[in-house]
Amino acid sequence: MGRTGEAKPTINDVARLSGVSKKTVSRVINRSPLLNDATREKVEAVIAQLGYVPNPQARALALRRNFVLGMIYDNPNAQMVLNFQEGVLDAIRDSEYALVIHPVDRHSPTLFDNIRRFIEQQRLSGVMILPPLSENDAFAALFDELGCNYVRMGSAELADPAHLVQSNDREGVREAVECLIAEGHRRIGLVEGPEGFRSAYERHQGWREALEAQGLPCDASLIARGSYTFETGKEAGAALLDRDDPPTAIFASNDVMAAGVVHVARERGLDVPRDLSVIGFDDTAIAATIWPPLTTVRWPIRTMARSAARKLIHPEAANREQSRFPTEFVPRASTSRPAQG
Amino acid sequence: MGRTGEAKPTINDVARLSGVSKKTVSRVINRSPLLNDATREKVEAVIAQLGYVPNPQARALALRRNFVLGMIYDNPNAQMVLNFQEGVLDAIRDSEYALVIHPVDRHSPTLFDNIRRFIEQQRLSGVMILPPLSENDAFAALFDELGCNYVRMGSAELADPAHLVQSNDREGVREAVECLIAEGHRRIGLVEGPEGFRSAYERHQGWREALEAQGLPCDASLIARGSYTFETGKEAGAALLDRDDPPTAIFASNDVMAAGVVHVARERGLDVPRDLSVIGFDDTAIAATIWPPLTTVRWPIRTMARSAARKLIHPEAANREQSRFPTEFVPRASTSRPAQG
DNA sequence: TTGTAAGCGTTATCAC
DNA sequence: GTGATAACGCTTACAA
Repeated sequence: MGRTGEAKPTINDVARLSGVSKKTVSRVINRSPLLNDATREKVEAVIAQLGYVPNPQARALALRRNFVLGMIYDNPNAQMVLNFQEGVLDAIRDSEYALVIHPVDRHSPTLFDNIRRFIEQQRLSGVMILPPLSENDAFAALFDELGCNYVRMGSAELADPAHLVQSNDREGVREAVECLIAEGHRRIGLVEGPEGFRSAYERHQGWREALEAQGLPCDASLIARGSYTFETGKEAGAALLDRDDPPTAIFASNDVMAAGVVHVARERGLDVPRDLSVIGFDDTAIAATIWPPLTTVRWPIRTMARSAARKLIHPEAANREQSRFPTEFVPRASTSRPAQG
Repeated sequence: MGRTGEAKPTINDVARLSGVSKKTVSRVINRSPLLNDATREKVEAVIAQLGYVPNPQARALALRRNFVLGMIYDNPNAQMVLNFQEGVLDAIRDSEYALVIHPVDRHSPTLFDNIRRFIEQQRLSGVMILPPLSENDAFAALFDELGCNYVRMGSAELADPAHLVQSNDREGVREAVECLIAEGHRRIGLVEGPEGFRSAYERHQGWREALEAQGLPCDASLIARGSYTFETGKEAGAALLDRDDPPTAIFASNDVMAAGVVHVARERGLDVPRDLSVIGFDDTAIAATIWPPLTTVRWPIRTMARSAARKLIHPEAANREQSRFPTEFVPRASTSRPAQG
């Protein structure tokens, strides 16, 4: 059964050997309810004996529908992308769906054509798009135009629930910064993410809301911008620490930049958390890996991915599938009361 | 062209509008050489006007061949998996191929059936399998049985060149450990990878060969085992540092475990590299991210992935495609001469 | 409950 | 060079 070179058995082989029509075999495959139990068992026996597996290309052709989900992303954060992939795989495990991935360069001048070609060629059932690409409404319009179902992943409301999985980054950050304030910090810096990222904006707002609620300063001298990379985290951290009145705590908009801040603090002879408290965002592997272990806000990527995939697989129930996912504060060892408390 | 709800144009539409048969259109699509230039141009004009894209499912059905590459892995290292994915995408960009991914749990009792189902269902052109799964000959046998082309990725010779991309981990590690010896280290520890991983074995051997060539000790008291994770790196590092005569340098079989060693050294009040030199393997993002920046050995994953994909896309030229890929020593700041020279 | 005929969109065969 | 015709493996009418 199934040795090299042997042609794979088809529905016709099954039909012939079990003495029924191919339509009946088709009914067995598709679990049609109106089927004699005896017939079903007979056909199933032959299927097992032959090791028959329906050809998904033929199915796709007949059904005018391809059981393939696509994933489009351009993200510097490997762990986040992989977590998302695994969430999708959780959802399609033991189903006939497959996941095809499509990393792109968001700065490429041919990005739109590239994505259009991808969708048109593969005739996907649906596509999931990750931030920051997901924040661009033009892509949603493109998917609509191509008649391709989609789910956007975002850090805030981006679309109606059927086409969205969303985390509450703003609240998560607000809560984290409130913890710093509760510990006694008064000058709390922000290393914000790159311009044009909704996640960067939301996390900035979370920081701002926490400070403003307590009447604490949140002026420009407490803000430095990075681009979600380690190097820019270092640069932004350095800019904040070199100010005349440096912050006693810094919230960085992702873990990698927080690691950069920790790094540059150490270069300046500062001890984290004694001389500087640091909080990140994501709770990717790096958070537990660096020294000291990083206090952060967990982003429930895998869960979001699972729901995104399920929205595409069951479009009729997409609205009932969860769309909003709370973040979670993860206290570790990179924060403490300020030294001159 | 292509608005929602509109049926996609088919080869029949193109044939009708250009006044030729569908076979002629098919010839245009497939760049058949025996075609009148005038006819070709006429058909191409209609194709462009209609925005016609051939249906890959129908193609796959007619050709009995699916233009899809698969990737099977179970690896704790996110960056390595993602690098591999991007290498594959480099190779299939602007082609009709797509990449479907299939993460698995190598400890699952149903692993074999799972992979078999994946291959049989998707009817892949070929599949790439990553370590440690790639080191299991039984999978190669399974792919042969299923008539599915494959390429194994490994840290040593695993198969003939047509089915293999391979790095020279042993030499890379030997070179790195030789650098430690040249700096004056005499007791050099090894945090080795998990049992059953070929990469772990090869890196172990590289360490051993470097030491033995200089007549230095490489007994069991200098070896601790981890499982390529941060936590086990910490445990193994602690085991080595708690010995009566601890090593002045440690080679860890991957970057994540090296980060664990650095972590635990710091917990014991040791300065890296002053009191302990550390070298990792991989050169993933974490190497440049931790403090101090980690000296390591770069593993050319992306390049290997590119070649792996090309071997599957052009099986007839698979032997001419590169199969062996050298690692590269990447000196950073986690090594120095030993304190008590 | 089961079977027949037609069709999904493409390519291969073999005439012309 | 080009075009009928029959596959490819499956599903959806519609009948029986």
